[in-house]
Amino acid sequence: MNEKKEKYLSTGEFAKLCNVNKQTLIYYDQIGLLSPVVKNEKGYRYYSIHQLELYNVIDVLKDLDMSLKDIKQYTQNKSPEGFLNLMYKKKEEIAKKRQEIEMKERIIEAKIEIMEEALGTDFNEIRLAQLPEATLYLSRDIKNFSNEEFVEAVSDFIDQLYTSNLDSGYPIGVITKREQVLKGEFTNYSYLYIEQPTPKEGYPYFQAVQGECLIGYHVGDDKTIHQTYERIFSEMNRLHLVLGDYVFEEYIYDTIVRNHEEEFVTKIMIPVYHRA
Amino acid sequence: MNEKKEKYLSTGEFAKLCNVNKQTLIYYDQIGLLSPVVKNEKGYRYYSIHQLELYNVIDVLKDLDMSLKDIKQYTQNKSPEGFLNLMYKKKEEIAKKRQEIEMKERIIEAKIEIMEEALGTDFNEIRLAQLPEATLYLSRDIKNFSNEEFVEAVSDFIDQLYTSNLDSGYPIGVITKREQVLKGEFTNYSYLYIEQPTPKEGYPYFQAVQGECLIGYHVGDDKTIHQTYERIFSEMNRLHLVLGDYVFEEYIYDTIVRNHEEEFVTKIMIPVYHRA
DNA sequence: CCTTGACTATATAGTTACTATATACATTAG
DNA sequence: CTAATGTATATAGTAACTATATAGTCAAGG
Repeated sequence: MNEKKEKYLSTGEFAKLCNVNKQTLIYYDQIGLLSPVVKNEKGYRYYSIHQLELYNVIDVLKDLDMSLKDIKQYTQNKSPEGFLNLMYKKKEEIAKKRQEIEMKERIIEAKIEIMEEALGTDFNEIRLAQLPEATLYLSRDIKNFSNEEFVEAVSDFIDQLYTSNLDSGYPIGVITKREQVLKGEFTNYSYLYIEQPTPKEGYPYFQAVQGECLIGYHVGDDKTIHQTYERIFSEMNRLHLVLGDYVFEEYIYDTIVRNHEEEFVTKIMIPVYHRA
Repeated sequence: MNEKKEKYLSTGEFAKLCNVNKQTLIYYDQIGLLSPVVKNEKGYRYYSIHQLELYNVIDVLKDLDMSLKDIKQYTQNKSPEGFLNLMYKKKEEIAKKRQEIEMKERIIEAKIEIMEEALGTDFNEIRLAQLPEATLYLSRDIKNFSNEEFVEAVSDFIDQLYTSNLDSGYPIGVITKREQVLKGEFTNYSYLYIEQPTPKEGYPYFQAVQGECLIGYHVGDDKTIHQTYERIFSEMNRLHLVLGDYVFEEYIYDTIVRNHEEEFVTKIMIPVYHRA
């Protein structure tokens, strides 16, 4: 046991240990990224078990979008100091990457929530419900914006969500003020919003009042949404209810599940009060 | 405001909103994955702002290693039910992905810890230290293993770490029993181990006793490690100390920071007691 | 009205990091 | 000793961009 002659691993054995294709190791040898410690007279490659550590580091760096060329750059100038500096840099990058993944996980969960609700909903029905309290992150005031200005405002809002990590995966909704709604200007929105289940410090939020709310669904293009509003209004009358200060709209079915605007579904939420 | 003529986004505008190269959108149009809603007589592409949602979903799916071909498959058969099923599947995949990223983050942090310690260490010095309590995950008994068996045992151990998510980023160490050490069989190890800062339920662990410990560093090949052991033993004698039940070894500098075995550094930790 | 600069388009070639295939030689297990 | 498995090289193919070259389009300023 004392006089160990090193036992090396063949390309296949080492590949299994690395959880990687054998060809990939040959490729790494060719480009000089990770070469076996020994190559016998027949050209057979033999790796030392210690080389797994290097492979693992290469694998992590690769995941952090470092090109094999750049990784090779490091491996050819190995040093504890250089490695430590590299790790300092990569520690920040991977934390950012983790946050991005977490965000995408939240997006998937939000989509599931919305789709499950939608699939259990009859879009013809208008129902009275208790609106749960929600925290909304708002855009700047967009009332009376032209179509061009509107599109720009949406772009800005999305940029903000992206750069400030505020995208919760929930749909971007619009708020229309009572005044515009009464005038029949259903698409003259006042704000864009996105729900924030876990609000972040340092951002201006809008606390949507909880209370009774009439919910209806519009199937089709925004241009015909007045028809659905009229249906909701007549229901509101029938129930002796009056319109609150704001109206909320959210896309439920959009480009993700439908191809044509005529099949899109908008959820309309109208806070209401009982007529005195 | 009521009579909105839709305002569309040019390829460049939409690309900015998506945070993506313009050419990529053209490519997606070519392969029929995501085409603009309008293409004018001059061939100019115009996207609807709603199409961003679809782009975002494509982006998430792409991150989950779904090929553009498979994504296209879905987008051509859009439906709320199909989307929900896809999301259920992808929710699990992304959770796994997040765990992998978290693991890699831990690995980076562990490497930083080890390198920082190593860079502040004089490898010639032999020092007496208090060994902190640590939980170790052990391999099966590997005493008297031939070199071939040893390599296989290491491979098995690493496989276990991988499949059971036990890799903490800390180096894999070896434990040699007092009996073998006294016989001078310094490389006749009894166990492999890896430190687990946050042990998982359901795995057999070894609780390393905390206590006094003599720490020395061997620079060079394993084959010459007896020289370093002798230096440590003479220091042990000088301090009137006796050898504990086990000896621990860990690689500090390996293939990650050095090219040749003669430059590798092994940390040797020997629990000791005061001579009666 | 014309020009200039910023945009758009297509077509094609190049890039990265594999991945597959074909062919031939080597090793090992029964 | 043979069959199965493993190794090698060389070469071509692939996915998903990415860059380049060339040409047409549009909007603003002098």
